[in-house]
Amino acid sequence: MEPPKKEIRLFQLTILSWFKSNARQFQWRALGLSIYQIVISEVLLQRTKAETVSKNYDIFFKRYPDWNSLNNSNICDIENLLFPFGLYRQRAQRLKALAKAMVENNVLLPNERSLIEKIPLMGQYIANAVELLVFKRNIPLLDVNMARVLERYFGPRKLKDIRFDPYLKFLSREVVDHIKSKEINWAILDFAALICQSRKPKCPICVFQKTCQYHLKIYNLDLDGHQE
DNA sequence: AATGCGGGGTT
DNA sequence: AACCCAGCATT
Repeated sequence: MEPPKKEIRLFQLTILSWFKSNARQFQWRALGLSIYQIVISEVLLQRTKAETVSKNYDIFFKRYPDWNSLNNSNICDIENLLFPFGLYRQRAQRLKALAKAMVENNVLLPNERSLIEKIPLMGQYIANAVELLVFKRNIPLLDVNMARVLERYFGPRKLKDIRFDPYLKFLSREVVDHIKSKEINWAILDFAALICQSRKPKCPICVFQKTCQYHLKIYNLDLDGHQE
C-alpha cells in the first residue's frame, strides 16, 4: 500500500518548485554553521515556533557561542535566556547536560546513529537533523509538521505516535531521498507553516489541489453539502 | 502508551 | 478560552 515512485517524484518536483519562491529565511539556515549551532538550534525549535526562535536566536548565541560557555554557565542564567522560548526550566537542565556530555566527548559527535541517540537531548528528531545537516545523509526531519503534510497528501498513518509509525517512516524517507534532500526537508516545513497549517489549511491557494487526498476529500464533502 | 513541560501567537 | 508550536525524558 505504499505510494508508487511516480507519485513521490511528482510531490518532490512540486514542493521544490514551490520552495523556490516561498522559502523562509532563518539564521540557522545560513551556510557554514558549527555543529554546536546546528544542534542547539534544533533544541530551541522543539515545540517552539520558528519565528519565536528567530527573534531570540542572536541573544542566545551571543551569550553562549560554544559548548564550553554553555557547560560553564549555571542553570539559572540559562533559564533566564531561555524564558522567551518557553519550556525554559526543563530545557535549561537538559541543555546543560548536553553541553557537559559534548565537552566530555571532546566536542565531537559520533558518526553512528545508535551512538548519537545516547547523547542527552538527541532523540529521534534531533538525531535525524544531525544526520541530515552534519553528515549530509538523505534523512527526513520527521516532526508533527512533516507528518501532517505527508498524511494529508498521501493518506493517514495507523499509529498514534509519529516516531514509531512504519508507514510515515518509510514514506518520509522516500520523499527526501533526493539530491536536494535538505531543500525538500525545509520546503516541507515551510509549506506546513505557510500553507498546510494544522488548523486552517490554505487549500484554495495550494499547488497540490489536483493530487492531495485531503483536498479531494474536503472538496467532495463540499459538493455533497451543496447538493441538497 | 500517556504525561509534563511553557511562553507567545492564532483562532 | 482553547489550541498549537522543527520533541524529549520519564513513568
